[in-house]
Amino acid sequence: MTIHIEPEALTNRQKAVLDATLAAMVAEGDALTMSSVSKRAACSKETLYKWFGDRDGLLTATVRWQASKVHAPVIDKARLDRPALAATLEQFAREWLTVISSETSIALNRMAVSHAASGKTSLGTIVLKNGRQAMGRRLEPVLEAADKAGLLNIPDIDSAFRTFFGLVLRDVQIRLLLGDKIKLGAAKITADAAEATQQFFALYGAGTN
Amino acid sequence: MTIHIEPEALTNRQKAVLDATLAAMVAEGDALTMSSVSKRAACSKETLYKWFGDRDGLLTATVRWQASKVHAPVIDKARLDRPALAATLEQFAREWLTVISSETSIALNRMAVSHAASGKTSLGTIVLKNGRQAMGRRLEPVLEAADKAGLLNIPDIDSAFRTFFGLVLRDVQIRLLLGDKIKLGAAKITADAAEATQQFFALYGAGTN
DNA sequence: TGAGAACCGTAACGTTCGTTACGGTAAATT
DNA sequence: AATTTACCGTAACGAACGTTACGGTTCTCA
Repeated sequence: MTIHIEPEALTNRQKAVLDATLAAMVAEGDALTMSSVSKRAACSKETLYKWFGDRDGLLTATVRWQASKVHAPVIDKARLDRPALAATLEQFAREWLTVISSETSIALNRMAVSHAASGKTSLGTIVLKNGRQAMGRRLEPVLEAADKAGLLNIPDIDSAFRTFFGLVLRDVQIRLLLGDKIKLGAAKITADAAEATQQFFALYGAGTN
Repeated sequence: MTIHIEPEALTNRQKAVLDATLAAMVAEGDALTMSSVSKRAACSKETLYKWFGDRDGLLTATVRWQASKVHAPVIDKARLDRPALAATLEQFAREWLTVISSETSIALNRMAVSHAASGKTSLGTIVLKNGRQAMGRRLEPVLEAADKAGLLNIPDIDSAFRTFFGLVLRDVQIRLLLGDKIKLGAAKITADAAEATQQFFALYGAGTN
């Protein structure tokens, strides 16, 4: 029986246990065991089962917990001119690349992919909802506003977002998931984010197509 | 002890066993067992171990076997004008989307990602080499020729290829790996490939930037 | 035709790991 | 202060599965 606990209802001790589980995911991948988690979290296995039901419940709670920690940066809608829009998109791209290339994100996505391979899609759905979809929900209003303001020319908001997705991430995520060693320093991320933004403007900037 | 057999040196019976393993991967994901494979292939477990060494050897041989089955379409370098280039890129994009959205590719990539999560990167390296990198080796000469012919304006071949990668695949692969149910019919693939090609020309077409 | 190799189906072995149970300790509650 | 509750550390149980072993059958080849 899997127990669902809303991330807001977690006690501090429970959050600490989930953080330890997260660390175990990063360190051991999907080979993590209930024993290794309990040792790392300095708690008993009995407690893990009482709190989270079973192994799947623990993994699900951990993914949800991590998702709840990622805050959506506030979008500045006040002034909407071309430089402000470019800065917003660039910041988006930077944050996104930073998150995607973090060890935590890699471990989490790998876990979710493995999970999906076994027929269960709950972890994959959660990761998708808090990754790709959350980004869409945040970015699409910006694109829509920019379209209405005449800064961009976007026939299909969703399609434009997916293109932005592709321009920013390119082959980075799949290569990282497959174990390719990529060195993504701050400088490289900044440069890639800038290039993706520039390319996006070239495709959707008002008056360019 | 893992045994390496070059795909060309496989007997027909061995190929049949690997095809059965492939089917097991698609059907059962990474939860496939040696027993389920032997049952599906109608062979004994003893044979599996004699031929492939251990579980990892079987999985590796299967991935290599699948990789050897994907033939690289011949690129028509004879006439190189704008319509021919566009057709080539579009065909590339179509084939790529078709492969990536196939159940076999999804199962294989999931397997490789899971494998990479356990610290081993052999499967991930093979998949990367025969997926993303093989595409690059095929496409980059085309881009270079087009650049030299004045059809495209490409400062960095590798970067341009990665952009094409992003424009074509966008969020498709990660969504499929995470279990999102996407319906990618032939019509949708054709349309997406055409749009990606058009966008690529908009970014790198000679005289557009 | 007969001996040996290759292979199938099944049983058996040992390990790992999810899950449960138990004794002991500290904290909370009455 | 006494009793209950929560939790830790560890041990134990049972199932799944990788791996090995074995008897029987088919195929190869001399």
